[in-house]
Amino acid sequence: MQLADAPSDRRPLRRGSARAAILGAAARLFAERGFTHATVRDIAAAAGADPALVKYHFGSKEALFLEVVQQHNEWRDLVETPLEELAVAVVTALLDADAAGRGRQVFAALVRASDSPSIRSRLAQSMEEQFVRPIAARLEGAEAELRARLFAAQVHGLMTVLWLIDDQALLRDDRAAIVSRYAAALDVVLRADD
Amino acid sequence: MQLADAPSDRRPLRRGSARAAILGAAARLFAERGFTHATVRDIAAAAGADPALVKYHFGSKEALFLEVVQQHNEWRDLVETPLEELAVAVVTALLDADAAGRGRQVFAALVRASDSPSIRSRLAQSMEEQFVRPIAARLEGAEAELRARLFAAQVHGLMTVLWLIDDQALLRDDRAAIVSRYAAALDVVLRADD
DNA sequence: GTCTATAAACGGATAGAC
DNA sequence: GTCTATCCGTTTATAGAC
Repeated sequence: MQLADAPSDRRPLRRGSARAAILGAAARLFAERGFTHATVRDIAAAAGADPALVKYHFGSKEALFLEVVQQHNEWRDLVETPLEELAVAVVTALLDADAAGRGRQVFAALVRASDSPSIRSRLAQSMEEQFVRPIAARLEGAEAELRARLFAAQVHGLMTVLWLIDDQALLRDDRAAIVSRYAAALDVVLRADD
Repeated sequence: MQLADAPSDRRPLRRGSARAAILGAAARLFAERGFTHATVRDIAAAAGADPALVKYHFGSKEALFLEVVQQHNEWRDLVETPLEELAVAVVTALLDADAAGRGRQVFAALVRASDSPSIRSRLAQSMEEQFVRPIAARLEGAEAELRARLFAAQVHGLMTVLWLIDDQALLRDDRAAIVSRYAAALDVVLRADD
């Protein structure tokens, strides 16, 4: 039933290289299949290592997943865009990443695994670090942090529709229209209303 | 480790009542623990029935879950609110439901189980039926459907932050401020720009 | 048609040998 | 640092009783 990396050709790996191999295989399989359906056995097999090594190096499947997620913070630069262009830049990036898509799949896996308290906590932390804090720090006017949180909520909404639900109907629409309309909505919470 | 409904006191249930009992227990346990961690054994035990009956009556755990989800369409009335008040009504309802919370937990379970194509498909359908179609039908101006989709995306964003991530920081903020600011953003996509 | 009992297959975690 | 052997819990399928 599983074609990838036949378990027969398992070269034993140089000593000490198992950790990196497992981490790489985990990044690929978690992205492709999600947390639940990427089994420890499959990850180990794809890495040419033994399942028990996952526990040895990372402690648990969940800890391994958190390690993978931590290496996918791809929004840190983008939110440094000047506030006037931020909304358009973010929506454009969301639509572009939709085609490329590695961090996209990791995001989907992260949300879907947020049953676990530790994973949900990392999801919250990820939103906080990548959007809320950097944006709130630059906002002027009243309730800067609240507005940054609502901005992050709107971004998460578009991510959910594009990457989790995989809304084909929306993807068929005019990209420019999506960008201009959604960016306009984002700008409403960014703008101070003095 | 599990306290609920000790398996010892399993009165055999009247004939024909197992289906309803299982459905009720499933609604509760799926809401409380999510799709993955609500096991068929626990659901059956809570219903006073046998695990095999789940397969007999519903075909699979997944089909049972879809059945439960289908009975939670609680937004159909709300979206009939006049367009001028719609945004405020929806955000208010989101914040209120946060306290109450049964459909809230079902939503979280639905999103987290959207790995499965059939469950993801129901999530998309749910969004389509409860938001996109009824709203698009009433919108005036250009790109009515696209605007309805972007409205739904923003609503999903707030749902995600409130119900999935369980953002305590946002809940500590002033409710009125959240309502007015997020509703303003929602109104931007509802309004036609002629 | 409705339900019970049981077995098969798989996934994660762990102990301990090498 | 790596691997073997094994445990326990979950889902799914099946044979057959009522």
